[in-house]
Amino acid sequence: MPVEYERSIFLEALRERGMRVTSERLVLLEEVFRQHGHLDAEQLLERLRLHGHKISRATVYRNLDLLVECGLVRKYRLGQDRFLFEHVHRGQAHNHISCRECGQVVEFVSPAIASLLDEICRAHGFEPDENTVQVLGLCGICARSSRPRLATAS
Amino acid sequence: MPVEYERSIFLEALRERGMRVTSERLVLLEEVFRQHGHLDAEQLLERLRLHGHKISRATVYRNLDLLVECGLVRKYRLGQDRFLFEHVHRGQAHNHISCRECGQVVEFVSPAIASLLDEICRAHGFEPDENTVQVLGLCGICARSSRPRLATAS
DNA sequence: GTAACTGCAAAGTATTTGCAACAAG
DNA sequence: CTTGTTGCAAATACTTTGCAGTTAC
Repeated sequence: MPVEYERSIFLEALRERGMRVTSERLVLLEEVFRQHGHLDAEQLLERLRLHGHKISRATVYRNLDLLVECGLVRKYRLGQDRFLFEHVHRGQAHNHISCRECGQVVEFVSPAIASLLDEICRAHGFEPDENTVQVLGLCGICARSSRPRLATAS
Repeated sequence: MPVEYERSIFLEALRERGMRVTSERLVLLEEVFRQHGHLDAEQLLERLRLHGHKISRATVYRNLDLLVECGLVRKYRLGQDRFLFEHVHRGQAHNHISCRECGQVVEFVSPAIASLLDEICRAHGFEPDENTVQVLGLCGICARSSRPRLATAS
């Protein structure tokens, strides 16, 4: 099993809270860590079922939130409509650029930005998470097909 | 009327599209520009009604999107649950830090970050909007009342 | 055994849409 | 008068919740 480390964290977190270790929880953990990238609840559900697991939508939602609680998963609202979930990658802070129009997401890393933001956040009394910058823009495709907006003054 | 400039842009945009100038549209424009800050559709509706205007929720939603289309308003998903709208302030790019927990939003400006991002975005084929950086974190209050997350390795 | 967990279906929430009445041009 | 617009209420889409049956411990 490829997620030993996270699994042990998870088990410990469950124990701490007096929560139970169920097969649904373990299987969801596995699936979330199976690959890199952002997934929504529905996609996760689909994949779980493809891999032959019986699990309900409600359980997926409930336990995704639990994984977020345990610090193993991050929950984003990058698309306009649904939440995206992504497992935490240790020591690999990264940020997101997402397209305002089509929702496509790409990741980037920038220590320079990170430290500038850190400073700014603290100045405002905020505590930034490690990977927390979301840039909105237009991807190449959408940029080409969209009209110009309000003139930015003279 | 304090929004002459935006009003004229709006009227022109409506004309261009063969759309009609209705009192609901004008009144919504006024309200959005009445003050700085982020408002959701519901708040806007409430304020419009407080100011004595009869307007339906559907019309507010429809015309907020229209104002976005016209480049007069920006639509964000800063909170987890609903969209926030903010009128465009000419020449004043700014970014948002929002609290993951309570949704509180503060703004900041950073030319240094802006230019770094510009570079990064272009490298990824994206065209960043002027004000597009959203940082997620915890505000002072929520940070204090929340438990520590996943240890960031040794 | 008992309290937590699951699955189901029903409820919620924010937003969108169909349609008939209304109004701008 | 003609076509866009409004208001209403119903529909959506995603997510959450109540509850009875199931299962971990």
